[in-house]
Amino acid sequence: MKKVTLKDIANELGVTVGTVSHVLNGIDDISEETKLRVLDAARRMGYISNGLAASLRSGKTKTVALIIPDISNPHLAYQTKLIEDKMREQGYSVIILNTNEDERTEEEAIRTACSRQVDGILLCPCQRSTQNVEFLKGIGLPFALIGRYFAELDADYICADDHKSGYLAGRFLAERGYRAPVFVGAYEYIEPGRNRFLGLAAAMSEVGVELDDMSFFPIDPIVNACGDVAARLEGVKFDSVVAFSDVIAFEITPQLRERYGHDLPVIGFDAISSHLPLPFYNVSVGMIGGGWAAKAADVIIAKIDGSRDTCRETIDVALFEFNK
Amino acid sequence: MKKVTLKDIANELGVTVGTVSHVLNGIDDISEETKLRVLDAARRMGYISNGLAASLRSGKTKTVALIIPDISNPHLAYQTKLIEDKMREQGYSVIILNTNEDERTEEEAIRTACSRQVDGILLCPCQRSTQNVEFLKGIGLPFALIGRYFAELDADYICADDHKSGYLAGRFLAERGYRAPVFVGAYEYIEPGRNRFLGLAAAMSEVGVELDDMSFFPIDPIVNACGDVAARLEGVKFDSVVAFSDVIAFEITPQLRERYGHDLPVIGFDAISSHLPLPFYNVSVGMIGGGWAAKAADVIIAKIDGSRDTCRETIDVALFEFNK
DNA sequence: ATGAAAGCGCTAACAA
DNA sequence: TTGTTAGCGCTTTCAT
Repeated sequence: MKKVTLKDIANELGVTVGTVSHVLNGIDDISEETKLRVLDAARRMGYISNGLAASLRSGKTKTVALIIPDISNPHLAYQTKLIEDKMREQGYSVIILNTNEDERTEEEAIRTACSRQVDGILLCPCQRSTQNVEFLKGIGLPFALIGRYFAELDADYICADDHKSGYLAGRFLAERGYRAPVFVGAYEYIEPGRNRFLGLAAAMSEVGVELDDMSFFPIDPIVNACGDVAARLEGVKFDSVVAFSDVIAFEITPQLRERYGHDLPVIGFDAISSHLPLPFYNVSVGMIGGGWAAKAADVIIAKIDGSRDTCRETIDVALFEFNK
Repeated sequence: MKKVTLKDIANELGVTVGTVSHVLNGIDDISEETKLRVLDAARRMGYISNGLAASLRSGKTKTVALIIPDISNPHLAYQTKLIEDKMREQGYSVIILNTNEDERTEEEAIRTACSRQVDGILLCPCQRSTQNVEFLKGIGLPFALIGRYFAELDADYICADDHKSGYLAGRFLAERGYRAPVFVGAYEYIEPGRNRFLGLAAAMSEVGVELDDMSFFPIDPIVNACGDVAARLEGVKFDSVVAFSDVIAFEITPQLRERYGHDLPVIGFDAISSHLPLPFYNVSVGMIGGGWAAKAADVIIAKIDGSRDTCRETIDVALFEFNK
């Protein structure tokens, strides 16, 4: 099927492309009669606008890039769903790019996004260094960090209250008499991991227990890549486990149970069960009200059209006991 | 930061844009010296190509649209992950569009994809009618259906072997003495639901049980939208449940257990636990080897570059008992 | 209310 | 090996 262009419609009707363009874009300076003829011809001929040409000329693509570690993580998949729905309603498309927690891949993703002239970028950074975010800042494109932020960097973000998250997990355990939690997950350079651990430590401190680095077990945060954590924990003294995420908590629970019994408490984060009902008891600390997705979508659009220039926002969290 | 164009580089070096273009695109007809100078200048000046302009001129965007019901479904999120990884490796970007199982939204998504001049479309159709797929066929853009196909329509697809899936679930139950499974899920017009039910019926038939429509309970397949299925099942005679998907199985299991006891077998599909380890016993029939993602990526690329023109492929399935 | 024309940044065909 | 030129299909400015 041959592609129909503005010119084809213009020729068909004996008007100019400018006229057709105005009608199709709702610029109201064309007579009612011509307008109707154009609209009719466009429908009849099956016209679909060439967004590429429009974008090249206008300088806006109505597209944003969503750069995240791994869309197969249910937490990110859910946030992505909410973002895409909201962006689409506003006429935006979203390009999704996985980084697999790899800095090099992340840089490639940023370059790809820029090359495709996206109007803005939403980035959940892998955080091995600040380099990529600094590169992004230098470009001058609207962007915001989501889910993870750099304390040492001047950049917009929308994140969970991670310190409080860890604190809530810690208090939950402390109230039930546990005194030796071990934190399993992510690397120390990943902010949510660090802050959740610090929050956990703060809660334990309130009951007279001081946690040190021995209670922090770094592991790869990628889905389904934990390995035999239970074995690595052999020899360590602990009476409860706090995992970096629900995904990790779910994955290591069977190992832990086999080695340390069924009653060992395991707490996760993200509250996956709140949007993806799962039929087993689990406790998790997650954001209330759908998380950072809605805010992130609003903010990036606002930054694109210039109605907002800065955003440092933290989403509140709560502890959930599912299927109690 | 001002945007650097080919022309800027050309002016800087006293060559023409054509020369610069050739160097940057690796067309090897430029002297080593000029090449080096161009490459150096590009790096120095922070050049990032304008893909829009390149695409407008060349007619290729190196972009595909992935149109699916709901990215927050872990099964689709995982398939999406595999597809995006593979496409990215080949230089393609993927635009993700949720349809929410809505035909109108799906049509919009197809139009959006076309307007953005994607090179190809991967579509998991909502199937309320064949209309959108026929529209897509008419456009002449390379596309393939994923996960769901239309028996009555001539269109490429890569899908699970759904009939066998249902059959395996049925045989699993039959072998354990169950004789009255009820199938919960999706609407009759959604192909995998229909075929899984037919497979289930085939298996039951082998042990002398004939299933009729009374054993098919249609419900909304969207994540977290089941409602009180257990209550709706009240009065129906059944000894086991086969759900349209793991997501549905997981969601309704607590309701069912509360009403019908902990021992009621519930079987799902997609084998989510195989890529997202979950710490509870569940049985599910899913595709082996990562599912249709890899094939879908290969096929759409092959169709785009003309090295393949048709594909009717079914991915084999197996039954999994997780955390037995 | 409509036309005419420039040009967004690039690729590709052809000249030199 | 490099330069020249003509668009890709649209938006936008300026005339009419």
